[in-house]
Amino acid sequence: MAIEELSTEDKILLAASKVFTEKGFSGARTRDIAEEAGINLALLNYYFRTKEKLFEQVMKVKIVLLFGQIIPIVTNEKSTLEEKIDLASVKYFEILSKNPNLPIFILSEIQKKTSDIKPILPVEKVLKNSFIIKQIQERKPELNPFHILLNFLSMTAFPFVVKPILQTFDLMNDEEFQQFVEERKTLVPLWIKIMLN
Amino acid sequence: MAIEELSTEDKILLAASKVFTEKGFSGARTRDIAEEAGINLALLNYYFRTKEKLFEQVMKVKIVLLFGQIIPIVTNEKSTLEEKIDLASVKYFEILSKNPNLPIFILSEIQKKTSDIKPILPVEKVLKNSFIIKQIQERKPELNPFHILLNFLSMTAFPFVVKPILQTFDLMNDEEFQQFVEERKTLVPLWIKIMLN
DNA sequence: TCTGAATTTAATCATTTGATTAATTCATTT
DNA sequence: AAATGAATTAATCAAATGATTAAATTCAGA
Repeated sequence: MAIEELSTEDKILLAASKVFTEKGFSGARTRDIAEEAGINLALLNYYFRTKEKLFEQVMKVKIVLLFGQIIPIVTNEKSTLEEKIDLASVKYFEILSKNPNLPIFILSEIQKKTSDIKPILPVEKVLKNSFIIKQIQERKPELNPFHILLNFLSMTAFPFVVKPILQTFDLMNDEEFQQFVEERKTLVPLWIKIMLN
Repeated sequence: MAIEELSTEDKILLAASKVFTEKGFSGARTRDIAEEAGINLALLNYYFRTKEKLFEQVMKVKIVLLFGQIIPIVTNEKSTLEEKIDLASVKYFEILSKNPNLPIFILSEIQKKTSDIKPILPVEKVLKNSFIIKQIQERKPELNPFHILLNFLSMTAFPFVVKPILQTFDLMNDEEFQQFVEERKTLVPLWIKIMLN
């Protein structure tokens, strides 16, 4: 495996990814990003024109990261509902463990309407056309299926959203948090399934 | 009921509350706040010295708003676990309905470490000394009680956190969202209770 | 009414920050 | 090696922004 030097463009994207995720759009300064990338500030504008355009590219990558692997699971017309729940849980916890502040970043920037996420957020695919919605409806016709979906998403993502609080108050160290998340990886599917009974 | 003109200080606090909640600390400009309050920019500094100090006061108010009424419920040593769940659910949904972007604001600012929330966040009271933790442990000794608490908080708060997404994509209008939340007001306690069996 | 303190305003400062410009270096082609 | 265009840099600009100053005004109490 050769040590590949990143292209300047990728160095900027990587640095922007880090700084934007940590500080949000308005808290991030282009100078921070340039410094983090180890390049001249003007280069950032040379490659991406504006802070806004750079941010949009980062946001696109983040959204693909968060939903890209989930969509094939929830739209699969072959697998059972139970299989979907188990698979999505494992996959989602895996993604979030590697990118703990992905949810708070995306949700917070959406609320602030920093950029128009409508064209890049695949909400239709997850919430409208997803086969999993049909399967939930079939299993539990009296319930709005979105309750179940929201419960799944919330119980999975929320631990990562409150992680900074837990750390600030020394309620869990990194190892304990990892263990806690590991437990939820099997617990959340169980809870979702009993909600479906 | 006399129409009380707000004091200048309160006008600033109210405006700051609005602008900070909408845009976050770094997205908010003191000029925005002054304009929103209908006062001169210098007055803001006259009363609160700095943007940081103003922000801290706002954050304090928000945290009291979010947890003030919950703490007496979860620390009550007289009520049963079921009563706590029902009461906390009603109260929490009520607070969040009136202040839908309270959770995302607080969580996002904590992640960004904008200010030191340690002295003002009553985490100990909710998570450590709360009687409800003891009651959950008693009921379900094999489970880390924090799982249950987190499930409750997440299933209650998350709908409000994703509300901007639902609105952006016209998945729910305000009325439908209100109805959806109304349903959860009774559903969440039910779900929590079956998790305790 | 008078007086001094509190409040409010307009104007301005100093710094930060996103962006640009012009010069220089580098790599590739001929 | 000369030419050409892409990549990179240092320097600087202009606007935005938090903060301050000093003067003007209002207000409460004597």
